[in-house]
Amino acid sequence: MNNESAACFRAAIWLACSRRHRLSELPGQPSSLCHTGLGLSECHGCRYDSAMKYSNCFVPTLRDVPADAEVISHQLLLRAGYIRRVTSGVYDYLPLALRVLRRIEAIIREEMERAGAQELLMPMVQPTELWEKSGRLSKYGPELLRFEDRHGHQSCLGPTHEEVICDLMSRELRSYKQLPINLYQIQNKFRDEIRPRFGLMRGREFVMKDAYSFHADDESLMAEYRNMFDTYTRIFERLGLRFRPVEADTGSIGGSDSHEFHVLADSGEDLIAHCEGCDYAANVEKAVSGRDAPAGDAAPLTALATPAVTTAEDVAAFAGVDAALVIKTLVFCVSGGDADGAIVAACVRGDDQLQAVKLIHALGADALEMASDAQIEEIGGVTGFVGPLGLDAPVYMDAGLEAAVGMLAGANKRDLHLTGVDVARDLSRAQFVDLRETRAGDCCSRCGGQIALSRGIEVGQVFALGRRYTEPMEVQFQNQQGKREVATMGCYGIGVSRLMAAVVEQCHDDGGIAWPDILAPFSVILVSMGKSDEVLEASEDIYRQLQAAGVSVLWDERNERPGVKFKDAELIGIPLQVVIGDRGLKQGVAEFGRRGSERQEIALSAVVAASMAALSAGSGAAL
RNA sequence: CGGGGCGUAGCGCAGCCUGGUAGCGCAUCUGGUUUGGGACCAGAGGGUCGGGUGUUCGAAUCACCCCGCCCCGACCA
Repeated sequence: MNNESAACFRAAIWLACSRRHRLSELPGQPSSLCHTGLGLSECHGCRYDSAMKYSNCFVPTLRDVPADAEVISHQLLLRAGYIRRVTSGVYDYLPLALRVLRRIEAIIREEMERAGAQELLMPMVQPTELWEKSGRLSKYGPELLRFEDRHGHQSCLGPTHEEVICDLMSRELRSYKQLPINLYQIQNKFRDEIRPRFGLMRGREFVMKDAYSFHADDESLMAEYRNMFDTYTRIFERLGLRFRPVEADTGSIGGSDSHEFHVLADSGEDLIAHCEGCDYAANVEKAVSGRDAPAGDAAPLTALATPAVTTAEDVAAFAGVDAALVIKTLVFCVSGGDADGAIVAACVRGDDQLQAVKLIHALGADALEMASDAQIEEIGGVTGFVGPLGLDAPVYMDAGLEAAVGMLAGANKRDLHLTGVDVARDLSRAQFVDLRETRAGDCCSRCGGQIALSRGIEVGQVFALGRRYTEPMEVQFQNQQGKREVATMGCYGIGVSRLMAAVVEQCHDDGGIAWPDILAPFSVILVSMGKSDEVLEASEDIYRQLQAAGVSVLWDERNERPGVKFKDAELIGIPLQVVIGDRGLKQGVAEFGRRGSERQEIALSAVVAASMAALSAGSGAAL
């Protein structure tokens, strides 16, 4: 061992030994040591062995790709023996997966504690009354898995915990002096998804970190919102992910402000619009952007016979005009909110898509359904020839149409359209709101730059809820003037098990999973080549040294052929490989290298130091 | 829930159309040979053919019903 590596080795031993003390001395302080991935699990009281022999390890790897696994993370997590399906959207987390999950959780805990939040644990079973009280029972609907206990008491499995935490706070909160407070938990959630898919990406049961903050005023709430935003940014940075925070719709949770954190991946289910000129980024459900549309020529209203020509594209082609000069009219039946049951029409340009979430917001509704032919007739329309003029229903038009002239629209008569539609002249009673879905190439509403679209996996979301829950749940406190006041609230979620899948989506190659050092279930895989006593003895020696140094190691001592061992090592994704074989042993060397690159021969005595150096360099943490 | 597809051994599949004793590869077990990138030989175990009903002398195969799974749409961490 040269001087440098010897010093490195001593330092590492010291760190390994002192780790626990340092953490207990500084509760809530993030430990840079844990960035190294060295025995991280111990930091948080997990009792996992940091060293395991492969033959004792339950890692059922598969050579074939299971036929029903669509996305790469689902395939690899199954093949590499991390997860197994129990039933639709419900999985076993096998030992390797649990180790990874615990590492993700450890980072989240550190950053949450550093941000001043406190961990608690709420029940998975919740009384349905709480959901009646918050007014969310009907809104959440069938996602909420409900059941009855033996006494006939209505219960449900918690899909989220706003109700429970508000119930708790409403009992315990008395004074403004107790505020602000941020409480979080890491716990299994259950949402009876209509369509679970993609393995861990959209399960019905999943692990989530959810945090809830309570405040005396909105200023304090927004400060915490910012704090959580920054905390999430740090968490996803530490996890080594390419991600992007984006402005988001608040969905069924409600509230004012919201950002989602998306891991960028082609397999993502969400579309994100982001500006190439500034830092504007938003989910397309919410993104606002402009476009250059061809200008129509002002003209009087004229009927145009369009026999059996119905879609906007076909009508445009038939009339020989740009699709942007056609007004596309869609008719919906509204459910939820004040307009519940109403039939409404929504218009966008023929070459734009309607973004339904935007319309839902404009209506204050819960959901929309395409109107039936009969419903269209009820409001004086004809399916295929619906237009905004003369329709007996509220008409919502995309704001981009407000000044449009010379447009082509359905005439509400069979086989007939109208040309020369002047929106300002003919549709004065329409409501103008942003309804169109942002497209790539649009111009940014902030800086005028170009908008691009990317796919993302939503792994976190922060909400400034305001009093949406605290009001109905009666979370009140006495303010400085001695008056009762309703607290204001934020909530902040991270999909922990989804994150594991998202990491795999981003970190893999043909050989399998390529975990970032800090998340790998083991840092080093020690491969014994051949079964001579010398190889096994030398391997065991290295195994013990790594163990003593606090480097988590998986020792593949199986009597398998080399190909099998390397394939498994790459598949399960252990970042560092140490190979001990008869060949090198004669020279006193082992092979050492990072998964996916060439291994180098190094002295047996240098293996531990090299491992530790590689791990600290790989994580970017100071040692 | 609507539309499409699929259920045959742990995994991947063939057989079904045209009914006649259930097959292949991988995995597993035993013995042997082998050992630097998913070995070889010999042998073995393992399947209510998703379930039910019907048609038939006879059903994995044909018909009907049910269940489950996967993909496309509305939900979301």
